[in-house]
Amino acid sequence: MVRLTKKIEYALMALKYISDECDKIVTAKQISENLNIPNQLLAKILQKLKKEKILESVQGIKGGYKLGKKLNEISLSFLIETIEGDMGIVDCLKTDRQGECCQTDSCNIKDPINQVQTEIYKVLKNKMVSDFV
Amino acid sequence: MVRLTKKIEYALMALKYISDECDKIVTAKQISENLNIPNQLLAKILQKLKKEKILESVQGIKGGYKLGKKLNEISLSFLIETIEGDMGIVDCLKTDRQGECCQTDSCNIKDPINQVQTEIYKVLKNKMVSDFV
DNA sequence: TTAAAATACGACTTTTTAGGTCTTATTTTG
DNA sequence: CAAAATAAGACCTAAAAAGTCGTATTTTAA
Ligand code: SF4
Ligand code: SF4
Repeated sequence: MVRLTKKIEYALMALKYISDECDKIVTAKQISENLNIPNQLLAKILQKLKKEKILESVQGIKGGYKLGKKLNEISLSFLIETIEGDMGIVDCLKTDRQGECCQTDSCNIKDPINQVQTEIYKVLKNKMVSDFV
Repeated sequence: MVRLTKKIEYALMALKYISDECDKIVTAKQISENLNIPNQLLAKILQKLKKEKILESVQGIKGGYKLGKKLNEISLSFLIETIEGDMGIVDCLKTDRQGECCQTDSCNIKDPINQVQTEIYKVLKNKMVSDFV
């Protein structure tokens, strides 16, 4: 299943929304209502984006989020890693589950699989969030 | 989650195995034991490959499988579609679930998402099973 | 002609992940 | 101090991936 998760889509939609409000500070609620995204879920996504400085946040009643980086500096691969953790199209290429594959010994396709991953990542690395705006 | 499923990996491993046995007929059991793949699961994967003529099968006690196509004629994208059905990196791009996305109306990233899909597919379409051997 | 060993098929169960919710704390403004 | 926002983590639910079971059918050879 080569798919983008909803979280990634929500992040992209939100970043585009925030970008459109150029420098005004926007709340999670405002975004979730306008884009029809579950509020709490979006909130947690935005928090992750903040941790990686993709967004800056202001707490308190007048608070909200604004961009912390330029959209053309955020690659899709970085966004995915920010939200989902280290990538890896198969078990043996995920840092957090090396050795979990029962086929490691009998596996006869490790190297070419690695190549596929490299090529897919190249696409994701060259695709910037600014391409979504 | 940009990942290959186990089924896809099993299919690739099996195809490589069969290819190595050049024209000898091999049984599902033989493959599953040599590659350490769950037998019944592999059996069903091989059946799907047969339906798309990637493999040819012989029933009965002396039966088994052999290649039905040359490995350099089978793209990774075709293999994925054979096993998992029509691809689509997001709901609105999957033929079997158009209209299931609650954000279709508010969505502001449809076109660029489509582009990402095109680029990923290009990779999968140009990658042939022969590249795994 | 029948037992054995293979493919063929569909229903089912289990495990894992994605998607979403709830609760509580903290921060900041008016 | 109340209201409205972010922050954080536990929790629940639904869907998908991974694997199993049961049974039918096909073919060979004793
Ligand atoms: S089957 Fe091979 S390629 Fe796939 S995860 Fe296991 S070792 Fe890696
Ligand atoms: S959010 Fe937009 S891109 Fe994603 S599935 Fe819905 S309509 Fe398609």
